[in-house]
Amino acid sequence: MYATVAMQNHSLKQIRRREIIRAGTTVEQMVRAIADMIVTGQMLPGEKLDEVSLAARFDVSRTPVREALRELGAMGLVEREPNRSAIVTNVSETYLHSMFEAMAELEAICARLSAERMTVDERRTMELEHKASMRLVHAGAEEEYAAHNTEFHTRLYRGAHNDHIFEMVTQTRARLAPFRRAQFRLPGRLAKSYEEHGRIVIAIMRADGSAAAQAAYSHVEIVSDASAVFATTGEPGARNS
Amino acid sequence: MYATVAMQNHSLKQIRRREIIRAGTTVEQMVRAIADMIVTGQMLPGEKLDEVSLAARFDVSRTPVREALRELGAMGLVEREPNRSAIVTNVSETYLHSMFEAMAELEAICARLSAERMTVDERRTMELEHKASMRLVHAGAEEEYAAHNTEFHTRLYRGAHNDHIFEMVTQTRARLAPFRRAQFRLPGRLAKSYEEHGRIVIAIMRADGSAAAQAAYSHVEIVSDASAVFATTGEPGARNS
DNA sequence: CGAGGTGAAATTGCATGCACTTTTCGGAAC
DNA sequence: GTTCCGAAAAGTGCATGCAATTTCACCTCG
Repeated sequence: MYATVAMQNHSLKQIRRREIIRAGTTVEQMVRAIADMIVTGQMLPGEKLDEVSLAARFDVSRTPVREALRELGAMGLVEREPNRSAIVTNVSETYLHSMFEAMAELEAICARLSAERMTVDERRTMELEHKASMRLVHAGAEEEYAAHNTEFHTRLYRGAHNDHIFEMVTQTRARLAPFRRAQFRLPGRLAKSYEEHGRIVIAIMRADGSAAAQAAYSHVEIVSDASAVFATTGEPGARNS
Repeated sequence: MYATVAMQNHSLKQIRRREIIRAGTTVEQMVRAIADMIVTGQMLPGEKLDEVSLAARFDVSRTPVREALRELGAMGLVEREPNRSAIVTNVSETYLHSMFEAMAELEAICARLSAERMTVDERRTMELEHKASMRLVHAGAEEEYAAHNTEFHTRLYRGAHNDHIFEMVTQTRARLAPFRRAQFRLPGRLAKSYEEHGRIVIAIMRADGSAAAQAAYSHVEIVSDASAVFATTGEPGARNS
């Protein structure tokens, strides 16, 4: 009877998938994997994400792939239109600008709240980590400094002690990531970043909210300028024009 | 042959669905419908959204329902855990507080940017609409004033001329909606709201960014206080504790 | 040689079905 | 009466398959 055959086949596939994709809940895992590819630049804005290829790649059926793509769409990392392949989000220059501006405002808020609310421990850790990063600047270790930079900003966001703001700023940062890739390749950017971080740290240590906010705002503004040049790849203005 | 029967059945269902659910792309439509039910309070925080019932209700299969729920999850309107029914998001009191604080900060930003950037038309419209709403206050028209209130705030968000901030503030507002339901039922709240709006409008007309920001911030703060009492229904602290 | 049109291949949208997990409920033990 | 247990019921997770749309190559016509 055909039902039996279908069942056996089904079970085999099930087992095979379980062996290969380990640990975690399939769709969640795919979301993270794809998001990571986008954020780290392994996939560029405008690139197609067709369901069949992804399904093959992760050795699952199209159903979970579709759910993952929908979630990524809601996160703003991919664009979806009916009966079209999903593509890595490619924002217009004006929308990109609005994201950078939003980022600056959000970082300013985080810096101000951090200056007001960070615990003694948080302040101390931030200062220590910052000072430790000077070594990376002198060594010109771009990769390592980029990692330190991410951590520094995450500390800043956490220090605000506001979970919703943390979510917003994290999500915005993720959406911005594809457009500020080679940030620290620009000559002298490392030292400048370090110096700007320093201003934020000092203001936070002094619990000077408005100084911290101002320092954070201009820090992002400068990154924005440095990154603007990396936009306008692929067809421009495709979304959120 | 069984294949034929299956095909006919399939086609019938297809046609029936098309007749009943009109206009739009199924999943998108469900997302909007369900989001609306949550935001308008037809579904309360903690309420279960099981896939089978929803599928029956919309006369579709579970597949699009699942996609809709995933999207709503990403939007923060529903909570999903593996092998559990989705439920309308029920945030902890501290997370609710963080959303209100974030809302205040975002509105403050929008007010400041609006004061700086609104076109002459936008300013004029805002002022006119505001003055027109006085009638609703005197009449005690809660429903109508609530609608006016929504529009007033939307104008404020648009006036900032920043699409990404607009998205963030809109989304936050939607997530907050279930928790500030009966806002204008509180005695005297209508008149107070009108007065606070007035302060914002005046600051914007004067292009006084910091005054507008301050007025907007305290406006939200007061709403927050008025709404706090409506939280803590259902089991508290279920999420984002 | 380019513009437009046509059919096949590729791809998405959704329905259906099986496996597995959670929930519920009846009954036995205490 | 309450607690604990087990089986049935309900519900979710994912695979598979058909219909419909889009894409693309190829051909015809100007």
